[in-house]
Amino acid sequence: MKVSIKEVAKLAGCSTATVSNVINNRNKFVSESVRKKVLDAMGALNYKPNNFAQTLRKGRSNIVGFVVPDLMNYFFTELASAIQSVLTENGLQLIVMNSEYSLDKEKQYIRQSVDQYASGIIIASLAEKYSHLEDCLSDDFPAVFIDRNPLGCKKDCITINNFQAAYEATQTLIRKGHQKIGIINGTLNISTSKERLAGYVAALEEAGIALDDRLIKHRSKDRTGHEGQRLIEELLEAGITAVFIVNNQTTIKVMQYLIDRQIEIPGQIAVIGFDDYEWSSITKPSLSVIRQPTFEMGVKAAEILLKRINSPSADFQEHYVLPSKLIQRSSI
Amino acid sequence: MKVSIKEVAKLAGCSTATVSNVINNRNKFVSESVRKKVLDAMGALNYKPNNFAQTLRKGRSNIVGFVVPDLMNYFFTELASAIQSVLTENGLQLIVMNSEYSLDKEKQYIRQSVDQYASGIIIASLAEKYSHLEDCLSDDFPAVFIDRNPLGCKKDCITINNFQAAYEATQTLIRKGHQKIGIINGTLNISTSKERLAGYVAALEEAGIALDDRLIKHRSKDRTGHEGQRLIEELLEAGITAVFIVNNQTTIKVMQYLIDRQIEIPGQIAVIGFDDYEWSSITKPSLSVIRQPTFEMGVKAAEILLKRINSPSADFQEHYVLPSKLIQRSSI
DNA sequence: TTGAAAGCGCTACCAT
DNA sequence: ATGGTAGCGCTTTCAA
Repeated sequence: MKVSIKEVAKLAGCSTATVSNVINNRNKFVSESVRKKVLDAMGALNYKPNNFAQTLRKGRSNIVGFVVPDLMNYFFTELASAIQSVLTENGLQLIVMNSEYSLDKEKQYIRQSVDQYASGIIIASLAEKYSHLEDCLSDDFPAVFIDRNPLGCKKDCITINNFQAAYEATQTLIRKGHQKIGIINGTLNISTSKERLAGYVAALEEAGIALDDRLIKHRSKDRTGHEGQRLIEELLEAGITAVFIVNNQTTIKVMQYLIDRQIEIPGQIAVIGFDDYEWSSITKPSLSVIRQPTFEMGVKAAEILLKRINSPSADFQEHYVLPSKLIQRSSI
Repeated sequence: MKVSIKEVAKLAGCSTATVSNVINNRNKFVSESVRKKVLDAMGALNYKPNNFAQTLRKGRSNIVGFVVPDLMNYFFTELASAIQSVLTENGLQLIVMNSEYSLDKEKQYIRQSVDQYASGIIIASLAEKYSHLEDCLSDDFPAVFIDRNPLGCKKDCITINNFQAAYEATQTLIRKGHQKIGIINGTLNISTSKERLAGYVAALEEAGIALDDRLIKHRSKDRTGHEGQRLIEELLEAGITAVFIVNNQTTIKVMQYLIDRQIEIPGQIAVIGFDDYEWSSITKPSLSVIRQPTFEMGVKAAEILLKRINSPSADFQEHYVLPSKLIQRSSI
C-alpha cells in the first residue's frame, strides 16, 4: 500500500480530515461537491484505507476471532465457513483459532483477540462455567457463544435444542421396540452433553424403562473419536439393541467397528448418529441421524455478533435455540 | 491493550528504543543486564506488543492469507487446518478467503492481502495461467500455490502427482478386466484436471484401448457436485463398466445416484473416487479411492511460505510433488 | 550501548 | 463545512 490519505487530499484539493470524514461516511460534515471530488480522487488513485493505521487510531480492528476446539471436526469447519461468509459481506475478517480441547489455549486466544482490538469473538467453548472465562472477557466486549452455553453465561448464545434432539432420537428407538438403548455422549462438563443426556433420560422415563448406568457412556476429550470403539464394545457387552451417538466422528468409528465385525445394522443393533452430511446417505446402511442446522447456526451467530458490535451498550442478552430434526434412514 | 512500550521503558529505567530492541531480539545493541530488566518489566506488566502499531511501522503484518475456491469442500478445509497449525506455531495468523470459484474474487483477495501488508499468501488458484495474476502479485511477494499450478507459475508450488494418481487408478481398473472406463474430471482449465486426464489417457493407450470421447466428462465450475448425477447418467448410457471420479463431492453424488437406482457396485459398475476420509470405509460398498496427503500438503505449503518470508530475496523456486496412493476397497 | 525523536496512516478534537 | 494537528504504539535512524 503506497497511496495514502495525503495524496487523496492533495488531488481532491482538501484536507486529510475531510477525506477521513468521507471515508467514514460522516456526511454531515462534508458538502456534496467536496464529497464527490474526494470520491473521484480515491477512485483515480485506487486508494484503500490502511487497516492497521485505522485500527491503531480507533482502537478497534475489523477482525473477528472464532475459537473452536477441533478443526478436524466438520461441524466446526462448517460453522467457520458460515460465519466467514456473513462477516465478509460486512467488511470484517475472520481468524479461526484452534484451542485443541485445551481451556488454557481457549483463554489465551480470547485474551489475544481482546488485546489485539478484535471487533468481537465467537466461541465454541470448553468452559463448564462462564466464571472460568470472566477474567479474560469484559462485560462490554462483543462475544457470542455457539454450540455450548457455559453455566451462568453473560453473553449471547446460539445452540440447538439438545434436549429435544436426544429425546426424539431415544423415543423413536423405543417406539421401534428397543428397551436396552445405549448412549455415547460427549464429555459431561459441556452444556450440550448435559442436555442430550437429559433428553435421553426423559424419553426412557416416560416409557417406564429403568435407567441403566452401564448403558450410558461418555467420551473423554478425545479428538479423533477412537474412543468410540471401546465404548461401543462395552455397550454391546451390556446387551444393547440400539445406540444413540451424539458426535459425528464417533458415529463413524462405531459404524466401522460394527461393519468390521459383521454385526447387522439395524438387525442386531440400531444406530442413530449425529450431524447430517452428504455421505450419511451412502453408508452401509444409510445412517439415521439428528440433523442440526449447522450453517444456520453460524450465520445466526455472526448476525448476532454484528448486532452486538453495532450497539455494544445495548441491554439485550439472547439465547437462540435452533431446531434439530431426526432424519430416518435405514440404520434403525 | 493498555500497557505500551512506554510503561515498560519507564519500569525498566530505559528508553523505548531499547525496549524495542529487546522485543525484536536485536541483542547486540543491548547489554545483558538491561535486557534482563526489560524482560522482567514486560513480565511484570504482562506486556504484549501491539500488532497494529508494529505493522504500521514495519510495513508488514503477521497475517497470512489463504485463498480457496470452496469452503464446503473438506479438502480445502483440511488444507486450511494444516496451514493454520504450522503458522500459529510460528506466530503468524491465518485468514481464509473464499473465492467461490470466481477468478475476480480471487484476484480481489490477493490484492487485499498484498495491500494489507500480509506476510504472505497461499493460493488454491482458479487461474489457468499465471499471467492472469501477474498484475496483483509482484515477483518478490511471498506466495505459494497449492493443489493447482497455473501455467508459467513463478512462485513455489505444492501439488500431488496427479498424472500418476489417474494412471494408477485407470490401470487398476483395466487389470480388473474393464475396457469401457469413464472419467468424471474437473474443469479442464486447471492443471490438476489436465494432468489427471493425461494419466487416464496414458493408461488406456498403454493397454491398447481406444479413446472414446463419450467416456470423458468434465465438471463445469460446480460447487455442490450435483452435476455429477447428470454426468454419470450419460456415462452409463455410453455403456461404461467402471468410472474414475476425481473429486470427493462428485463421488458422493455419483454413489447416491447408483445406490438409489440399485445399480450393483462393483458388479455392474466399479468406482474409484478421490480423497480418503474416515467415512470412505463405511459406505456401501466401501470406497476405493486415491488418497492424497492433504494435511501434509498444507504443512509443506506453510513451511515453504515461512522459508520464503524469511528470505524473500532468495533465488529458489520450487515445485514439490507429493505422492498419492490408491486405497483398494470393495467398490472395485 | 543507549536515547531522542521522526514518522508509519489515520482519526478526532478543536478552531475557524 | 473545512482544516490544523496531536497522537494511537511502535521501529528506526542518527547522535551521543
